[in-house]
Amino acid sequence: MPKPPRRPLTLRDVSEASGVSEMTVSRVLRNKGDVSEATRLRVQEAAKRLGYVPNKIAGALASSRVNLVAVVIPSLKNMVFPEVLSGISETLETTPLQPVVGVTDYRQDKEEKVLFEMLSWRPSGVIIAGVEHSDASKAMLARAGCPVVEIMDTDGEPVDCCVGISHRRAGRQMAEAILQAGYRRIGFVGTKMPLDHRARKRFEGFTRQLGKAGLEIADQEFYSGGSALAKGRELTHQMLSRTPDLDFIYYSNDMIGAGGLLYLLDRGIDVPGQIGLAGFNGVELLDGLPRQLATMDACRRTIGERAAQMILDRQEGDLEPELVELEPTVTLGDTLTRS
Amino acid sequence: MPKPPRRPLTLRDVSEASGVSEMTVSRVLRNKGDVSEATRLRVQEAAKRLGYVPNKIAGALASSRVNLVAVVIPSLKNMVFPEVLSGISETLETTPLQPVVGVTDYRQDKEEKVLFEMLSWRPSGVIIAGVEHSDASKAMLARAGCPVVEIMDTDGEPVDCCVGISHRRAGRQMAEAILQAGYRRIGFVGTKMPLDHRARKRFEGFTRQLGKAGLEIADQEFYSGGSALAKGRELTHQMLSRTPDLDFIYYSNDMIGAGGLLYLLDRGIDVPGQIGLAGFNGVELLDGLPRQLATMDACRRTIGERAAQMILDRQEGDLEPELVELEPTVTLGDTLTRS
DNA sequence: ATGAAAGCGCTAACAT
DNA sequence: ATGTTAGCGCTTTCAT
Repeated sequence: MPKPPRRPLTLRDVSEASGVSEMTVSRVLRNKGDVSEATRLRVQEAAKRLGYVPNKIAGALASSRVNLVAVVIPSLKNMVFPEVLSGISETLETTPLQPVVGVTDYRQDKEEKVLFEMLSWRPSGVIIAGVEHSDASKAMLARAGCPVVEIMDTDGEPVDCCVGISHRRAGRQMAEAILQAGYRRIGFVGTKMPLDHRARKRFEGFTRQLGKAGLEIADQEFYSGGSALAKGRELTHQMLSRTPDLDFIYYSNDMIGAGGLLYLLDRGIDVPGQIGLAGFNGVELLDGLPRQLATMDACRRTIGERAAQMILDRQEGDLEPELVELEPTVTLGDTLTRS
Repeated sequence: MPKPPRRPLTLRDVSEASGVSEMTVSRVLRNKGDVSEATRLRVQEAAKRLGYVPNKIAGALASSRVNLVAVVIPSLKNMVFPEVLSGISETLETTPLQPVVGVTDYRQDKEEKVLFEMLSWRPSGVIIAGVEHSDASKAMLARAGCPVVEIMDTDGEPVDCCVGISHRRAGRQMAEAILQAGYRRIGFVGTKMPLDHRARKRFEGFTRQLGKAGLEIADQEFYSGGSALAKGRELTHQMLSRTPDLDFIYYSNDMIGAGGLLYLLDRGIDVPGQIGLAGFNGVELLDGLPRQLATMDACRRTIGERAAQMILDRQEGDLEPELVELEPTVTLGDTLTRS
């Protein structure tokens, strides 16, 4: 076995090894332009034998085409985002485009940094979670020179394209469903607001809708950090100790909702008879709980797919900005029906 | 507001706007070399005003330095990998290096493609899950021309560096703990093998250790796809219908284990008195279940941190390959003690 | 402290 | 069908 050279191989090496000009080698390796079957084979053989890996840096610079799509999301630990990512990856799978992920930890300063970093690779498109960004970020997006799709949330003013759901409306809808089922003493358990605009909007929509029915949130509690399941237990316990006559708790996500559910069942409390519950997200992960938690699907997969498609559609022509508001489906499950 | 030009800005634009040579502008923007305070300010002002974003493609080509670390993992949906990623990101946070993630879906053909794709960006390092790879992938890794760290698993022959745990030993250890607690009729519920080498190795270590005690797996079941929680319920039900005298079930991960636990509790079965349970991974997510599931921490975060550090250490000198086997900690929890 | 020239490895555009 | 030439936007190196 020949000792591999320390220097990475270049087109030139393949060219010399195959006795074919660099240009033709390049054509073969990209399946571009007419190349005779004979030379094609010789080149492919040489490239394979040497273990040549093309240098995309050089290719991208020369062609000013970078087949990367920057995907900027707040977190990977949240379940929600990996699912969006799946939708994106799958849609891009059969295309030359490739997603590259950057994580912001729900922090605008980090979003700025990540965005700057990614834009400096001159991607073919940007998919970014949320419609709230710092002025600097908005300016960068506006000048990105490539299609931009803001995802997850439609309550705001996108720079270019947008696909998501209205979280305000989602909050309202859930409030309606709860009221219609006859619950009246309603508590809310959520994540600390400043971090998560979408959770905040759901809360706002929720309280506003209750307000229209002349009701107020009977109790509320906000958490941050820790295992969501454990937090759900803990906060549910706290809330019921403080406000024992609650007949419903709305959680800002399914995981804490599940924690609450497990707590109530442990205590032998009748769900949904004595207390009803609902979460948000419709995470498949939780199928298999003792009761199916009422929730609302955030259309994560679809959002990913649509966003990727918007980027693809805009690779050639200069299409108009596209704004898509998806319809989240409500699942009443076993925790929001007093039948 | 001036209409932004379609063409992305170049150093030259900043140079002209500031009346400073391209070279000096470059120096300012990279904090490299001596520049007088006066020019530095003028340049920074101009760059900011224009909204200049440097072109890393060109920079990387010119300097043949690409500050990317390729991270190749099987999946993002598995919890486990996002945690490894956190460890990596955090360690690289304060350095010029940046992780870029590629996902293989546990498929070797896809791993090859992803690896080729990533290597064609000439990254400063590669972190890749597992030690089992196709010959082609191994060849690519060997010739990558940058440090390579194989992670998660130490049972095999790494190309360069390696940090992880021995899943065979993990399986053995869990078997020992179970035997020591006095369980004898032991069932196994796992993921379908060919996909996941680490799960397979745990299973092998587990059965081998039982064998040493003269025992065989009393029943076993493998699943693929679907909600792990629901599968855990379902398979536990099936297994106990078929083999009612089981006194222990070992699950290949915590999520199906949790499903099993919820099922048994629903049925009013005494855990761990009548049946003991254990999973694998030590996912924090599950703190808050009615019982704490016995499990083993796979050191995910540490693995990420160490791997990133190995890459960092190898940026300058040519260090020796480093092989690190971590010690997973066993948590007996509430489901593996017949006190 | 600043500038000028050369070239990173590839591809677009034009020969032939 | 194949080869030649001139850059892509930056950094390296060497001058000044």
